[in-house]
Amino acid sequence: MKAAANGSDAKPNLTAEDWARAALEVMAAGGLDAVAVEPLARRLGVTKGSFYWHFPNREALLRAALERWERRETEEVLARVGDEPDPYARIVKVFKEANAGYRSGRLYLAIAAAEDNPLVREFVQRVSERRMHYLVQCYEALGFDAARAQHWARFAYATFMGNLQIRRDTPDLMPGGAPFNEYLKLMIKTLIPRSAADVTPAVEENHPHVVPLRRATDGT
Amino acid sequence: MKAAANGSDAKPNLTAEDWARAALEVMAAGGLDAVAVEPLARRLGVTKGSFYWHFPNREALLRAALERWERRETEEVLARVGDEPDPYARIVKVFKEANAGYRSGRLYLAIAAAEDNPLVREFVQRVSERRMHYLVQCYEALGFDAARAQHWARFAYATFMGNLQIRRDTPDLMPGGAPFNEYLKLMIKTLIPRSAADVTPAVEENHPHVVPLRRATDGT
DNA sequence: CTTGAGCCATACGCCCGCGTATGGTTACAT
DNA sequence: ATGTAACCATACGCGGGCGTATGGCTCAAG
Repeated sequence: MKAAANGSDAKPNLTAEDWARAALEVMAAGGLDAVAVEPLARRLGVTKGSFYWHFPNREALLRAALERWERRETEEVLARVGDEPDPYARIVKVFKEANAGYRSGRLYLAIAAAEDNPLVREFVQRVSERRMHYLVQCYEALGFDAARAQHWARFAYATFMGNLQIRRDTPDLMPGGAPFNEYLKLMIKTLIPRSAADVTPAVEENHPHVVPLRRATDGT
Repeated sequence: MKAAANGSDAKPNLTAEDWARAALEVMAAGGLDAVAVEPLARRLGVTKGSFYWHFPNREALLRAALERWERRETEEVLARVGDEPDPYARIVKVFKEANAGYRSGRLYLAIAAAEDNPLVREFVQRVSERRMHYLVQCYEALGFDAARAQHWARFAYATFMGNLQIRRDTPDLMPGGAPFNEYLKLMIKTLIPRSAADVTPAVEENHPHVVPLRRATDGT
């Protein structure tokens, strides 16, 4: 009665990478606090004795897991849309990919929820700033000056993050299939102006926005 | 050595409301797991003996705190923009208010992060769906049909939620002062078309979006 | 003055996760 | 065969949060 005692097939020999991967899995499901040594050991079909051979303590595991996360996060994004020459198509691509893959988004939300942990905060900031910086470059490539590119990039990134949140918290509010494609098309059309000239002059005017012009409060 | 033993001035008599309020405070700071009986008691300058007089167990406290949250959340929003007749100005108002008050947003993120708890999930869904429904009504009042109002409302709500997340995770990416007002103006102008006629026909055309039209990949 | 209810402190047992100490098993080298 | 290193199990103490039992204090009603 030694091997294959647990539900998972219980590899004969574990590596630090296995622990880090498992840590990310439970983190996506139950948050940072779910990364506990003993439950993880049970999940992997071993005991703590194994863990404390590969890692000095729990924080080391967190660090390894976050490093793995950061690495996969950045290299995946760049690998998926890095070779796209057209900036417009680049944003479209990253937006679609981001809204399609739900697992990585869930993981981000779970990790970012533990912003009180300084270690987590450090990693989350790096990942977020890298993503934003990429988007800013895309918008600058579309012809926007630095300030407006910042605004549009932040706008698009916020929308993406909010969609993640909606999907997680109220999945019935996020449609699937054809309606979702309409929704995606609307966001793309709105968030990615074809050229900077389409929106740049209008922002400068500073006209009052609160002119009531339709007042159709009671539908129909 | 009886009263005023703690940092906070330690009211002579506590009420269940006091516990619920304190629970929400620590929840905003440290998440759901931070709502622990004994630390809360220390924070309030009493011991567990007090708590288990007002509540049967920890879950009852969570329920009370979430009910308080839901109540304040809905009545505050409605009180701030309920009397605005113009739907356009209504969305602008709720958007500005939402982006201004950071505390309530932080609290939402903290609560929603514990979506595994079924009790929390129930409350979060109600609050979120109520907000979305309000926005949908606003967009319908602008002249949108049901489907498009859904899309625009979800779009705006997602953007708002994402801004919250950005503020919490990477505050240096969220500007303050004049740049923030520009950013806000951009979002408002983009997310709230003056009338449905401004955008409705264009969405229907189904033209290919990926026409490269500027290809200014190398800035300058 | 006594009584009882409201409110809280103290003390206990329980569970569970962290970290350590130590011993056991496998595989490979010499 | 024997030593050695990799890998893991077992057992322990500790901390800390949950829930309970019980007793003490206060204040108003009678």
